[in-house]
Amino acid sequence: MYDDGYDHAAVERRWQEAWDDASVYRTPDEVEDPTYVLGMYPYPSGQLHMGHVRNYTITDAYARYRRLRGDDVLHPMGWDAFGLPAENAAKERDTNPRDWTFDCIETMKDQMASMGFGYDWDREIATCTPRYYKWNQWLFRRFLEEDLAERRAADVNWCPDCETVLADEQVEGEAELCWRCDTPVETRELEQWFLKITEYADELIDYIDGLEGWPDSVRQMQRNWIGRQEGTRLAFDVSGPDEEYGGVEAFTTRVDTVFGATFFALAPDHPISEELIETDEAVHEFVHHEADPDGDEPNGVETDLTATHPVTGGELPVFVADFVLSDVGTGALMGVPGHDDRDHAFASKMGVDIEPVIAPEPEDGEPGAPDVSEAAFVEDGVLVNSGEYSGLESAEARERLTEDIESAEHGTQYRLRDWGISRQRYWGTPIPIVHCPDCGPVLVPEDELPVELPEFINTTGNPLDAAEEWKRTTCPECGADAERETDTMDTFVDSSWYFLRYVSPDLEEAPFDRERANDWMPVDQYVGGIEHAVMHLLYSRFVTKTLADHEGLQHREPFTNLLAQGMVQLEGEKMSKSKGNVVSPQAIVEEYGADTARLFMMQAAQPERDFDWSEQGVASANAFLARLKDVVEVYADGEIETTDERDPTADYVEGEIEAAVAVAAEEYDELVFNTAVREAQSLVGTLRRYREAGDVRADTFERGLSVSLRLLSPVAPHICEELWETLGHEGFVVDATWPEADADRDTIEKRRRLVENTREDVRQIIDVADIEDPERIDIVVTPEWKHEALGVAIDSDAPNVIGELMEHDSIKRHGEAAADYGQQLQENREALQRTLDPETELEALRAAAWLIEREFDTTVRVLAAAEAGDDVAAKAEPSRPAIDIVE
RNA sequence: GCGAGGGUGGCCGAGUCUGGACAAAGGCGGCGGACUUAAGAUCCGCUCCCGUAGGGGUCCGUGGGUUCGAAUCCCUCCCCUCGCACCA
Repeated sequence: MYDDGYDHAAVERRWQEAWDDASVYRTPDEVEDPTYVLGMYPYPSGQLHMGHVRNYTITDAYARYRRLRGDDVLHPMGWDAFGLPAENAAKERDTNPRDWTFDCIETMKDQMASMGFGYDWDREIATCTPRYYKWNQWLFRRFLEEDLAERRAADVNWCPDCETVLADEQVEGEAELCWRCDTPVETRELEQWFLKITEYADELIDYIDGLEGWPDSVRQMQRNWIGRQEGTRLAFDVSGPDEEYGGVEAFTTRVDTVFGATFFALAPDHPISEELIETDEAVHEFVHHEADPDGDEPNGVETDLTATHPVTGGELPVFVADFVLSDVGTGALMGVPGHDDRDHAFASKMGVDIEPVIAPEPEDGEPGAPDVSEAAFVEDGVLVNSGEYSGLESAEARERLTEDIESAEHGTQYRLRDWGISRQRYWGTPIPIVHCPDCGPVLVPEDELPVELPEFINTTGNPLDAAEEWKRTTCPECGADAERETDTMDTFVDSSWYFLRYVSPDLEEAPFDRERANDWMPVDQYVGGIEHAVMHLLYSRFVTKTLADHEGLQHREPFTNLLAQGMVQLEGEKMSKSKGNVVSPQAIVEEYGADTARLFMMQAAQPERDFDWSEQGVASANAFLARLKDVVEVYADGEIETTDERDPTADYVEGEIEAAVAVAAEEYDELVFNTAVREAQSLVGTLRRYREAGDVRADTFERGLSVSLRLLSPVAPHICEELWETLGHEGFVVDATWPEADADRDTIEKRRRLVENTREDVRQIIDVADIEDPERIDIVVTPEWKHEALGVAIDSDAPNVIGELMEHDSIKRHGEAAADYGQQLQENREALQRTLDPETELEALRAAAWLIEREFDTTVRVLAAAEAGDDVAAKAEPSRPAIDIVE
C-alpha cells in the first residue's frame, strides 16, 4: 500500500520549479483591478521563523483561493531591509550592512520558495536599494513643500555609549536601559525632523469607524494611541511678588469642577518653572533633586506665586509638581482635589483645601455635597457650591462655563505626537538636506536624488558623521561650502508606503504609477502581526492620506481588510531564542515537507488565534496528505473497482461533494482556514469509506478527488499539484477553476443532521436493547400528512392548532393518530422547526443507508411510510424516522 | 484605573452576531473492536451520569434576570490576555 509519508522533497522541488518556469504568480501590469493580497514584508534577519511562515501561509492560501475563484491576484513580497540590526551584525562579522542584508535576503527568499509561497517576484522591492529609498527622499521633499515636515528641537532617548538616538521601543524596562548595551538612556534635546501626523489626527481617528474590515482590537489601540480628548482651555492669571506672568493656560476636561479648583500646578519644565529655578532655591532643589516623574507619589513644591481663579477671583497657591507633564495638555493644570484622584492625593499631602462642588445625581430632593475628605468624587453629577451654576448638570455646566469664562474656549487635546523620523544611524535613508551656514537647512533638489549612502565606516556613533568626504558638499541655493544632514530616516518611513511601490516597482518618474494605484489600491487583504497595530498601520494610513491630498491618490485608506494573525507558541509560551523554545520551520520542511507544515498551521486554529505547536498535529497533517496521495494514486492506477451505475451511495457521496464545496467556499471567503480545510479533509475521508464499501461510481469518485484537490490546493499546493497531474488533468491546479456547487448550507446541515441523528439512534437502540447481531434494520420515513400538519402548525397563529389541523381532510382522516400528533404539536408550538420535505428526507436516508449497513454489517431498508407497517410508521415524525430493528 | 478581547467536556478548539434539532462539530489524548504472525499505518465505535428500543438527569467561569425555551440576549461579580495610563 503505502508507508507513512511520501517523498515530499521531490514533489515540492518539482512543482516549485514548474510554477517558476511558467510564471504562474506573475501579475501583468494590464490587469484591471486585481485582488491585492499582502503580508507585511519581513525584516531580512536571515531566518524565516514560525511567525513568518504562518503569516505568509495565510496570504498565500488566500491568494491561491482567490485565483481559483477566477480573480486576478496581486501577491507581492519585499524586504524591510534598513535597520539597526544590520549595522550591529556588520560590526560583529566585520562586513558591511549592505552585504549582510543581501545575504539574508537571498537566504530568506530561498526559504520562502521552499515553502511554496507564490509571489510575483518581478515586483520584489528592497527598501535599502537607492531605487527604493530615492522615493523616501522624494516624499520627504514633498512633505516639506506641503509644510507637513519641519525641523525642531525635541527631547529624545539618547544612549551615551552607542552615541545614538533610540526609538522608544528600544529603551527597555522601568530602568530605561539601552537594548544593546544596557546603558541607562539619557534624555537629550536635539534638532530633529518631524512629519506632522498630528495634522491628520482627527481624520485618523474619525475614519477608524469606517474600517470595518479591521479587528476591533487594532481599531481600539489606534483610538487610544491618538487619544483625542475634548475639553476646555482656560487661563489663570499668575503673579509673584516681583513679576506678573499674565494668563497661564491650563487644559481640563472637567471645567464643571472649576469652582473646586484650590491650587494651580506647573510642570517642572514649564517656562515659568524654569524661570523660578533661577531665583527660587526651593524650586531649584525640587526640580533637580526631588522631582520623580516616574514615581507613583505626586510630589511638588509650593512657590511664592499665586494664581487668580478665573471665575471667583480667589487666590490659589501655585505649585511646581512632578506629576504635571509638559507634553500633556499645556503643562499646567488647575487642581481640583475634590473630583480628581491624583489632585486629591497631592492636596492631601501638601495640605491644600479639598472642596466638593459636584454632587451625585440625587434620587429626589436637593443634591447634597459628597464627602470628599477621604477620596475624590470623580463622576459627573450636579453642581453645588458653584454660585449661579449650582444645580446644573455636569455636561451642561461645561458648556456654559466654557462660554462664560472670558479666557475659556473649547479645546481638543491629542496624545498623538508628531512623528520624529531622525535617526543617528547609518543603515537608513539619508535625509535629503544640506546644512548651509548662510541658508540654513536646504532641500537637495529633486534631480540630485537619490542621496546615496557612502561606504560603511565601522565606528562608534553615527557612521555618516565620520564619512567626511560624503558629508562635504555645497549649498544647492548659494553654492557655499555646506554639510549634508547626517541623520537617516526611521525605517517606518519605508514601510509607510511600500504597498504602493509594488504597483509599479520599476517606475523611474514617480514613487508609484498614479493611475494604476488608483485602480489597484487599496490592499484588499492585509495580514501581519498585532505588534504593528499602532506604529506601522498608523503611519501607513497617514502617508496614504497625504498622498490623497497632494499626489492625486484616490484612496484615503490603504488597507480594506486587516487580519492580525495569532502567535505560534510552544506549550503556551511565545517562541523565542532567549527561551530556547524555537521550532525551526526549515527542520519541519525537511522532515515533513512544506505542505505538511502549511496544512498543520492552517488547521490548528483560526488565523487570528494563538495556538500551540504540536508534533502530533504535524504528524497527523502529514498522515492525512499521505492518505490523500494513496487514494488518488490507487484510483489513477485503476486499482479501484468502478461501475457506471448510480446508486444511493453515489448520491450520498455526491451530496457530500456539493456540501464540501459550498462550506469550504464560505469559510475561505472569511479566511477561516481551519474549518475550510476540515471540510476538505472530511470529504477525503468520505471518499475513502466509499471506496472501501464496494465498487465506486467512476464519475462520482473522480469528481470527489478532483474537488478535494482543488479545495486543499490553497493550503497544500505541491502535493495537490502532483496529484492533479496524477488524475490526468491538463494544466496546473493553481490555474484550475473552483468547482461549481449548488447546495445551500441550510439544507446541507439539515441533511447531515438527519443522517447523523438517525445513525446515532440506531446505535443507541442496539446498545441499550443489547442487540447482538441485527438481522435487518428498517428505517421508515414519516408519512406525508405529518409533514403537512407540522407546516400548518408552524404557520398557524390560532390559540389551539388542533382545530385548524382538522380542517384539512388529508390530516383529519388519520383520526386518533392525527389528534395525538396535533396534541404533540400544540404542546411544542413555540419550538416547532421546519424540516426537510418527505422526499428529500427519504432520499437523504436512502443515500446514507450504506453507512449503517457497513457499521452493523446488516441489511438496511429505508422505506416510505406507505411501504411499511402502520405500527412502525406511526412512530415516525418529521426529521425523526421510525426505526425497527429485527433481531 | 480606563479600554478591548476572552473564560465551553481530560486537553486544544467550534458554536455566541441571527436563542430552539446542543450532551454541544472537529482534532489530540485515552479505551474497546476490525485488519495483521506482530508492531505501525488504516478502518469502526466509545470516551459526564443512569437506562435491556431511540429515554431520563446534570452541564458551557459565578449569581441573578428576560423567554414557552439560554452556551447563545440583559445585569452582577470573579478570573485570564492584550493595549493605554500620574493624560489634566
